[in-house]
Amino acid sequence: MPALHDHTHCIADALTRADALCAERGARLTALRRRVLELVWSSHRPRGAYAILEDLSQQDGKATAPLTVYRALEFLVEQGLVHRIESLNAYVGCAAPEDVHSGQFLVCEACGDAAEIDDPGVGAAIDAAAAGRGFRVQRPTVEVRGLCKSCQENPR
Amino acid sequence: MPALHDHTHCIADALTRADALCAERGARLTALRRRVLELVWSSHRPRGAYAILEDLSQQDGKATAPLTVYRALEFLVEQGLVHRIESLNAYVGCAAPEDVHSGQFLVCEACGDAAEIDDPGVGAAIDAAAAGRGFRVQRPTVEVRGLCKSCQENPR
DNA sequence: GGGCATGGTGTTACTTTATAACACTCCCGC
DNA sequence: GCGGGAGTGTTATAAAGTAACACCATGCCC
Repeated sequence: MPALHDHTHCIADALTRADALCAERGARLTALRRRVLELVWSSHRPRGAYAILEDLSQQDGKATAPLTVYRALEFLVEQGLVHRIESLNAYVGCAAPEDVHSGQFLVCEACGDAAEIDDPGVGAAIDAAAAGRGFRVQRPTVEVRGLCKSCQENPR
Repeated sequence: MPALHDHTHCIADALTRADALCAERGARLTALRRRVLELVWSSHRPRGAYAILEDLSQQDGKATAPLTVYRALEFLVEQGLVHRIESLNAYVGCAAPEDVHSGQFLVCEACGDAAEIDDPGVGAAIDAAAAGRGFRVQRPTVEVRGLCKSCQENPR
């Protein structure tokens, strides 16, 4: 998301939807998990577990161990509220947690934003390619590095 | 590659092609780099940098530092002789180093094999999805987790 | 052939990312 | 209110990757 949007709205919206989803599923979105989700959403850039850890320590003043963060992230990923970007060892909020989907990402090398897409064509092509080889798909990962529109238009 | 193939042939073939390619390009496939390539090829399973490091130390008797291996791997990846599997932090030999391509992989959760495919449909779908959003693709990553044909047929 | 620039390798130390093992606590249902 | 399971805290450790700098070897120029 190339700047210039009301990001507090993104965060609030993400939290509201997470609350609703977890309530509906009987999953426990505890204070800690909710806070970690909020910190993941603090931008549209994927954030590392240790960056979140630092935020927790500094902003909230509590000294936290890595495991605490990893456990919260694990829960959030399981619930589909957060995706892990494998090629960055980092986490980013999911834009459409209600839908079951495996994330596809366009990661900008310049600004670091990771735009989530859920392109049916890409999914279908992967399914077809796998089926043709007798491979049963469980979890596809698509992470495309490149330059986002706004960084192409405003190079630095 | 579900067992039952002459893997020494795979290795020999990979090395021969690497020699030819590097000679053609004026790239220096030194003894160390060649040896690391051989170790990457020791199976069709992605191997971690530290596994290769251990092989170097134990099989060859030389104590080597991680950096040595990483540097060799970096070279091999640049030359397209080896691909990095992001979701595993591991490396696997490229089946078709002559062609320029970004790897697409079917990674079996059961046996660990990573089958490289270069499916034009998948590539085209990604290009189309990116183009529709004004995103310029530099390096697509596709890593599909699931079950390979042979592991579906012979569950354990 | 001597000098020298470049690229490759060795060595030490260190950072970042992730997990193991185990204790404690809180909350829910009964 | 209490027993059990899920969640969290704590300490330690493993795995993956990088920085800085020295040394060596190869090839090229003169």
